[in-house]
Amino acid sequence: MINKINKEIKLFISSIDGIEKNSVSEICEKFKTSISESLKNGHITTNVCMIAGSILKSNPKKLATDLHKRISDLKIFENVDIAGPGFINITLKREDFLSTLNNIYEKNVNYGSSDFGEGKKVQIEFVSANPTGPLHVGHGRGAAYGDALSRILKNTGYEVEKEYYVNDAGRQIDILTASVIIRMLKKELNGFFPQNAYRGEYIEIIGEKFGEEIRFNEASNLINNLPSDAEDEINEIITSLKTKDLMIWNKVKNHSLSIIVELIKEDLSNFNVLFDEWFYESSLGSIKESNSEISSSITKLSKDGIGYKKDGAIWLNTESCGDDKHRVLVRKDGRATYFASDVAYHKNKIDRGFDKLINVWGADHHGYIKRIEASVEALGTSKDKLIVKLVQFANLFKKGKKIKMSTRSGDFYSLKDLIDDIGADAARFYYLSKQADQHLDFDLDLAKSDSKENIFYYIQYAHARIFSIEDKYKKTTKKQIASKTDIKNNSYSKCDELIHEISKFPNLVLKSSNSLQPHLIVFYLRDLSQLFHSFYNDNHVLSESEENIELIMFCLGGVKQTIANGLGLLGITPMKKM
RNA sequence: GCGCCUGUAGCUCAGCUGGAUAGAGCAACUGCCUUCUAAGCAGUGGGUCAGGAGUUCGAAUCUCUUCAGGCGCGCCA
Repeated sequence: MINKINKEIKLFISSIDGIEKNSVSEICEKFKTSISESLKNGHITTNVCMIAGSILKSNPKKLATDLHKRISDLKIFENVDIAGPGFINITLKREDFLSTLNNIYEKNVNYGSSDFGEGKKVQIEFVSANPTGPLHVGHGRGAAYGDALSRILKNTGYEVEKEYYVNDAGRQIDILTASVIIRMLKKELNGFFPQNAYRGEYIEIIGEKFGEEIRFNEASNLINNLPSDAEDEINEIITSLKTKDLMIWNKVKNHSLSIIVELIKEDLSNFNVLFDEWFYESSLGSIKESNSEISSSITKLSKDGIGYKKDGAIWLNTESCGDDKHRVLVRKDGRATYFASDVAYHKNKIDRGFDKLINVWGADHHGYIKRIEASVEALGTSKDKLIVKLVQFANLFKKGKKIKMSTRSGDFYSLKDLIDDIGADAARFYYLSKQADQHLDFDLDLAKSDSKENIFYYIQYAHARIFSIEDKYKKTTKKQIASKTDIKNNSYSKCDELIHEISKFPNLVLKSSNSLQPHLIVFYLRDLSQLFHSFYNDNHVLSESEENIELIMFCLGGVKQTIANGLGLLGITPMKKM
């Protein structure tokens, strides 16, 4: 219907006296015809006259009068109005308005989906937490966001691949390995533990597998004359452990890594997040092998003159994207930086042929965006292909007190704790209830409370209530809910607002997809639920006339479907009973 | 110092590709359960959209600027 109206509007614009071609296309690009915010403004509304008025420097109201006549003359609408500064508000014929419901029933679980993305390939890389311990609640937010985003993008016609980048090659893994070994040597070392090592309970569990294998002659030498600086201390321990027995080192390292990756996979799976790909940093190879991916990406950049040698190190000129200084790829001692791996990793992603790459990063990495964009450009791809979405930290509050977390100290509230505490669905919901790039205060007591302030249950309650009415309806009338009913001329209007609201859903999903903002769906569902609860209180459905009940059940079925589909996009299962 | 983000009701936040009277919830006060789930509904009060300037028929939304808060600025990862 909106397409039909837009066609007429475009004809109208082109027919304006003396209009230039440029203006026509400018107006057509800018104006919006959409489902009205509220029924007060009809079913469909357009701002085209105001846009045209501003571009043509003419009076919007005058344009509105002409357009109004033209649309009225089509005689396919119940009513056409001019309102405010020049809006055209259109009221559909009853039959057309109610046909929205049929549309929902036909599309069912697919109501809200579209093929807008035209099958373009999108890769979303998210979580990618260092494999040095279980996920904490900060990672949970990225997980919920990335996963919801991928569901929304899939739903709007993109082909989506979810990937986790495992940093298994860096210093963090060395610290992890050292932590495990030192923990196993607890007795020999009289309980000594380096300041910067990981302390969590899981460290001990990982090490237990080795038992007697981890024994060194004169182990106590390890801790003699250690530097007092925490960083230097752990470095020295790593070096001497590797020197003492590289085989044990590698064995412990590989084992620890695989245990922790499994741990992370389990946490994510309990959170309903499944990745398509697990990409290991180590697969990019070493800088020492000339044909490894990491080496060849540096070679490519050097050939292009963007990478260059200076002071014994290899640098990348990243100023093309407004980075404030050049960045080192290879240190003067020959070791690659983390940035070099990342450049090689992004080259690998680009070579895999995605149309769009989305990186979901913690907000503390925002200083890193420009240099990675610059590297993508340097590799010969437009930086517009890469979108970095930042996810801010989430602060957790319990009984009004902030919960602290730190992987290193081992004393933290993990994602698993959160899921055990309030459930995966409620946790996902609250993570998604605010724009990802803004600070989130997550109140655990609220998430468990049974008040209206707890929006998660408020929405679920609406779904459950409809489920329960349907149940009762089927039992008392022995009828099934009509799969399609003849409601063309039913004049019962108390569900109109509900029908109007659910008709907004497909466009909302699209908006959420285009702006990469799952939280829009959360707020939409809250509004829809509020309309439903209000209707529910004012109207006793099952004591209506038979004809009206049929329409109401049909409409509520649509509401239920819309809530279920919306929750589905967030990765949340709707409740049938509460 | 430079860069990014934020500032909307007492509190927590929506609204930001400019559009109709700036919206919710909580808190305060009033009502509604012999009827489909009261984890609900209806109502009242509460606003310099941080301040200032600009662009526009129209600004919470765009631009500039001031103030306040958060974060990031390694040959760390």
